[in-house]
Amino acid sequence: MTSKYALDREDLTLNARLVRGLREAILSGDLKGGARLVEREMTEMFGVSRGLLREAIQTLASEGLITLVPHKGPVVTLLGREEAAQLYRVRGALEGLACSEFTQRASDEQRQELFDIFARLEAMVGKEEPNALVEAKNDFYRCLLNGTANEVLELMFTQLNNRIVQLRRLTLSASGRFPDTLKEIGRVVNAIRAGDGRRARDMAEAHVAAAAEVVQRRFSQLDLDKE
Amino acid sequence: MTSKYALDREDLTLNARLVRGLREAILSGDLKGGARLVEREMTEMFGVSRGLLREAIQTLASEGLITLVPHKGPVVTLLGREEAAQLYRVRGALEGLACSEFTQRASDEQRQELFDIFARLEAMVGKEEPNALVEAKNDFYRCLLNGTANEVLELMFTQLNNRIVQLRRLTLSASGRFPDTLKEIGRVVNAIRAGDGRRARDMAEAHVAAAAEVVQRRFSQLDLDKE
DNA sequence: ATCAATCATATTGTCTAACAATCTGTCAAT
DNA sequence: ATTGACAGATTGTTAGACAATATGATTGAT
Repeated sequence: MTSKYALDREDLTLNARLVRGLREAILSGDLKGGARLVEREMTEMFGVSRGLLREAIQTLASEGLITLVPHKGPVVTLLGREEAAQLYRVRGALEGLACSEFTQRASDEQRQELFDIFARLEAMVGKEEPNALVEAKNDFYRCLLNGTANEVLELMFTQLNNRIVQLRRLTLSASGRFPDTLKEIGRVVNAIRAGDGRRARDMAEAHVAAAAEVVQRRFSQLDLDKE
Repeated sequence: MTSKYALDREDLTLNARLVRGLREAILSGDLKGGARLVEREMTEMFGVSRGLLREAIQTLASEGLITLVPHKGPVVTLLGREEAAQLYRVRGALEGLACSEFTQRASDEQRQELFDIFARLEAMVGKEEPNALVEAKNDFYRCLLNGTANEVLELMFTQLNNRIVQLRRLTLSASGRFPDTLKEIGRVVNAIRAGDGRRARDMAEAHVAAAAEVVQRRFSQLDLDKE
């Protein structure tokens, strides 16, 4: 029996806040891919003890945001082209599932909210507001995942997406693709509107595959292959 | 250039071994779902310091095997029927992807190995050897994932499956279903043999859905719903 | 000048000890 | 039976220490 008035105990522990802070620092690009995370510097940066810091690092490592190199220290995970391709393929499967589940399970309100957010996205075509765009996209996915009523999926998709965020710098510069993106997402939304979960899923997978291709092309163009 | 004689540095840190040990203890059922993990007891059990233990617990918590309850301590995650259903739906998507990728990417040797393992499974029908059966199934999935050449998928699927392992007690008792299971997997294998990735995927999803249903029925029968 | 062995230093891996904050169960008072 | 206070246990967090390992500089030999 969870009361409506129950206090939020989640963030009470310093540990949880530290994990959030560190994750935020990575996702925001403040700590860039490849950066070494020296314990002494990090403890000063966050004002916590070494023990706590190490606990947080373990957590983010198992989320894939940090790579642990024994005796050398943790490093912000840097994505290579092959790893990026793999991430996108898994993402296709999860996003496809999300669309299919949303179609079956979402409430009318959630459905409506999704359509509204999509309209907001459509209104942005032509304008140059990368921040608003990123936010609207985030809203879209948040709404989509919410409507799946599947917390496991929500968690896994979020974690996967967090790892992909690092590539945003690559995709942003190719933002001329936005009209195409919109068309692809539009097909997903239409399928959801029609109640056709299977098609929504297929369209979502196609969309992710297209995005993955853009990333691969950027890798080639910039010759970003690592050792 | 990795030498054949390179020492295994993976397990060198006590930390890594502790994580493995603790995970093993949970997966094996030695630490059952719902069990409290009191720090003092655990440090004695594994012979490590409190700090290390807490790091390991953070790791397993973010894998979902352990649930952290602030100020009360960690608990071995106990699956309810709803969560089980969600896990299986995600698993369907991932297993489907794995089959599809295997069809496209696996080498001839990997393909052959998969067929051999399946033959081993077929030979087990009728016999009562739960241990050998579990092992053969594990081999099957290990081979399947290997052939996908997708480490991200491998990792996510493994983590997801680890969480599901806890339900094995429910599915084992319903082992009269083995012939059906075999038939379902057989359809997957046939599709792979025919090079039809799409069908392999569909069959895999059907198989997982069937397994999920069994679990749901067991939940109903045993009336295992939690608060 | 180049290469290899050596050594000093920084950093990680791990442990112990301590104390504050929080939970849990007990016992007394009403 | 309910409330409240109290004691013990457990978690949350910090600090300090030392061993093992990595890194970069120095030295020595060729």
